[in-house]
Amino acid sequence: MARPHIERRRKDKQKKILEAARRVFCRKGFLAVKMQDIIDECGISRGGIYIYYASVDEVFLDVMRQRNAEGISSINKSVETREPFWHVLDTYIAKQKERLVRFENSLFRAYCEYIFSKPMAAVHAFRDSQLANLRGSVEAILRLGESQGVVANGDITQLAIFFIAVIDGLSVLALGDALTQETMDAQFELLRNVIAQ
Amino acid sequence: MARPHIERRRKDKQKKILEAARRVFCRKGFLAVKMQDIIDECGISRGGIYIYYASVDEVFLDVMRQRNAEGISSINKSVETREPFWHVLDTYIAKQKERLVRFENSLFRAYCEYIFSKPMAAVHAFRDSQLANLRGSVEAILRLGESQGVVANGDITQLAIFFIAVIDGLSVLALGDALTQETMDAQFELLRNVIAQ
DNA sequence: TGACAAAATGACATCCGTGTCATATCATGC
DNA sequence: GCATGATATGACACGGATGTCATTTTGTCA
Repeated sequence: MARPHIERRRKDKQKKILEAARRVFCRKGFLAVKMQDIIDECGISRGGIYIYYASVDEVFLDVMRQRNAEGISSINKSVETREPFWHVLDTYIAKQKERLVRFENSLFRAYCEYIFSKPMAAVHAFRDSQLANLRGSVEAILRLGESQGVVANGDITQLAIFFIAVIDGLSVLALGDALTQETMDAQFELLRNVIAQ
Repeated sequence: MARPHIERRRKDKQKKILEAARRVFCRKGFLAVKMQDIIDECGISRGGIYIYYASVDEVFLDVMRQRNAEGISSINKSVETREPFWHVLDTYIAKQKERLVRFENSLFRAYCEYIFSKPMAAVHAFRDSQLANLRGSVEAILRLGESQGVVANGDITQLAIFFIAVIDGLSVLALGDALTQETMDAQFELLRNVIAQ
């Protein structure tokens, strides 16, 4: 027996919970978030949330799934319009810089906490799919540059991984305040050189 | 009243605890380690350990302090003997590669879990001192290369930070098995190029 | 050997977050 | 408006880790 309105009601409520949870994860990272925090944020009852999610982990994974979908599509859009490579790249880099600055207040922090707090085997699939998506996007940008003749022909996949590694590494460094604005600029300049060479 | 033998006895016991704890942190990372694990490993009693350390955090910081001292001195040694730059660098890189491979079984994993599990402000000083030490060593290696004319003159400090960022980034990536041996080799080759350019 | 302080023990009270469940409320179809 | 199933509620029992403390053991000096 199909009951479409019931299905819908459920989805709507789930979305509400997800939005609230996302705010919480942005604010507190992953580890510090207890079920109660999410409950408080979305104004459901303790027992009620378990109808939708069995654990904080489940909520988190759903949040990440959603975010991932969003992020990828935004990158792909500018690649499709075939804007000048350096413009696309610099936009992307600017976005990354901004993320590094407000590190505390973003999902990336939660992501790091998550992957470092679980046994490797457990985060394996999750981690891989996140990375595959991200790498795809970065590769797309680089291939755009290649086609415009401003990125050296070479192993674009390796270059994409290198790119991601540098940004992840800087993210880790950004945890201290080791990274001043000037340092960050210098670092991205070095990264730019690797690509342009 | 000076009681040197008591002081000594205390230090000895502390060292025993530290060694046991280090094994535990290597095996289980940071987050999964409970006081009881350390207690079990070093065969002291629940109440007894609190005479020496007030919390897991305190034990961990002491372990890291010790490890840091060791690591630095080993790097500095090969710099002091002024071996050929590429030899020193490749030795260092080989060591890093090895660490990435046995990621699960090393203090680095614990370190990441630690800095990602505490509020930024709390790990700030710790993080900075670790980084300053590491950067000092890497800079020393790079200056060796500079003096031997195989590293481009330029901002060695920035280059050192970049170097560290790449390795940290690869460490993060290594959490999945995104990094095959070939990938890792290619990545370090790219890094080598940045330095040699 | 006895006396005294330092060190060690492990049972215990406590805290904190979790997931459940009996009960109540709500929405829909009849 | 009533019956029925889906949702919601919050008190509660449970588990796991923590740090304490009364008591015991150990080691040192006179």
